[in-house]
Amino acid sequence: MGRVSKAQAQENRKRVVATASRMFREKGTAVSIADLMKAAGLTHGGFHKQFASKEELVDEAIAHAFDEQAAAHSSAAHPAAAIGEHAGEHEAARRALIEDYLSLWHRDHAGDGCPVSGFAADLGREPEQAARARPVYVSGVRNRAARLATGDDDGLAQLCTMVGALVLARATRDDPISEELLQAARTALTESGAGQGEPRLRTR
Amino acid sequence: MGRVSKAQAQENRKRVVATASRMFREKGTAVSIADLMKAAGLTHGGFHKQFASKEELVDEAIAHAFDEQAAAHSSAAHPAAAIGEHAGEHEAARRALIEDYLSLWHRDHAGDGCPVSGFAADLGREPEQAARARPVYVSGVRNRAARLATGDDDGLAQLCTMVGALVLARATRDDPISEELLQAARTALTESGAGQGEPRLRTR
DNA sequence: TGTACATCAGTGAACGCGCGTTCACTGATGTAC
DNA sequence: TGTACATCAGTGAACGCGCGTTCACTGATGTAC
Repeated sequence: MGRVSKAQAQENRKRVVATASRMFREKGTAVSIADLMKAAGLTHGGFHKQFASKEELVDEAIAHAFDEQAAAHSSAAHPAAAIGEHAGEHEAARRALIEDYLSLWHRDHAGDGCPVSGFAADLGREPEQAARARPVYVSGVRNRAARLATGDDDGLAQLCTMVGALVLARATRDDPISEELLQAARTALTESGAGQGEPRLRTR
Repeated sequence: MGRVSKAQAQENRKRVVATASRMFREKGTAVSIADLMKAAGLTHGGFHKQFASKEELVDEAIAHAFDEQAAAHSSAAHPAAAIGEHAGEHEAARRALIEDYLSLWHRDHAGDGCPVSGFAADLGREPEQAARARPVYVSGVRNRAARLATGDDDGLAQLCTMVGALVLARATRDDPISEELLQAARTALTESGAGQGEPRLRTR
């Protein structure tokens, strides 16, 4: 109650965005403002003091999710991968990304997971929102593909495999096929002549 | 207005299920009963004369989508593929499936498209609905994987690639990357030594 | 540095609206004779 | 085969509820002197 310091207000606003970023990835952008504000420890009445509309929050929440992940992986530190320098490092990072992405933890924690798969459903069905989020979302896609890329592959198809596996694993969570899908994708993406140079996408 | 013949009523009911099956795939199961009934040429008031609840309709609509597709492709007619008979036929069907699946038409007509990708988003976020739809959905996944399978691959990873490509292409519909994703997946799934026997998943 | 006052982040009730569902009603269908 | 009547698919208004948004109010913060 009562007024709150500017610093506190700013902190509260950031917490709402972070909370929304998680809840929207987990349950979709249809999550209500009341639920969201409650989860952030506030009441719904103050929402429009900080955000002009729910749309604005959704936009910020999507951008926040990508920023967060970019910071966590600081892929900007490895732009040399495409050039060929530190190729071993790039390959190790690529394997780590694949293992993390196709893990049960990632399947079961969409809220803390990849925004490319977390927001794909909503963007596929709400064209206007997709239009607003497009630059951020597309660069997120290209960024992740680049981390999967190998010498002769741009990583787009590999990203499709990972996103598809995650989406399908989440849709079939309580069935054995869920883990089979993750495992099949993992195998397809990492099995290769590890000793013969270029990693390849292979069947089985 | 007034009563309607039993045959007409049954036909109306089927039309509602078919309409729901399309609209749910296209816009999600959050589509309202009023919109749905209007699209089927009826008013919303009569809905509960035919369905106990919206849940019941969603369940039937999902099942209907899979039945429809199963009928269209009558994959039951080609169970011999796994055995090795008609391997050439199977491979031709596999290629046709890949081309159809990764087409712009499929990206832009989710309502008439594959229910595996059409319902993945809703099932991933509504556990109780996923539980009810599980048998139908999982057998749909296995069925499609089987149609992609080659001699040494069960097709699960290939299905992940296709579903991921479609989901991402739909989320990025107005950006050039949308077609790039479909193309990358198509290439990964079909490029191979076409003349050297087994088709393989390859990068680029 | 104190003191008086304006500011405004956050609260909780209320707004119109659309949702799934219910219900009194209609009148052609289906049935009993 | 007719005729009288019960049935019930479909209509349209209404229900409670939750949504995004608005608003009068509170009272600590920030500012002017």
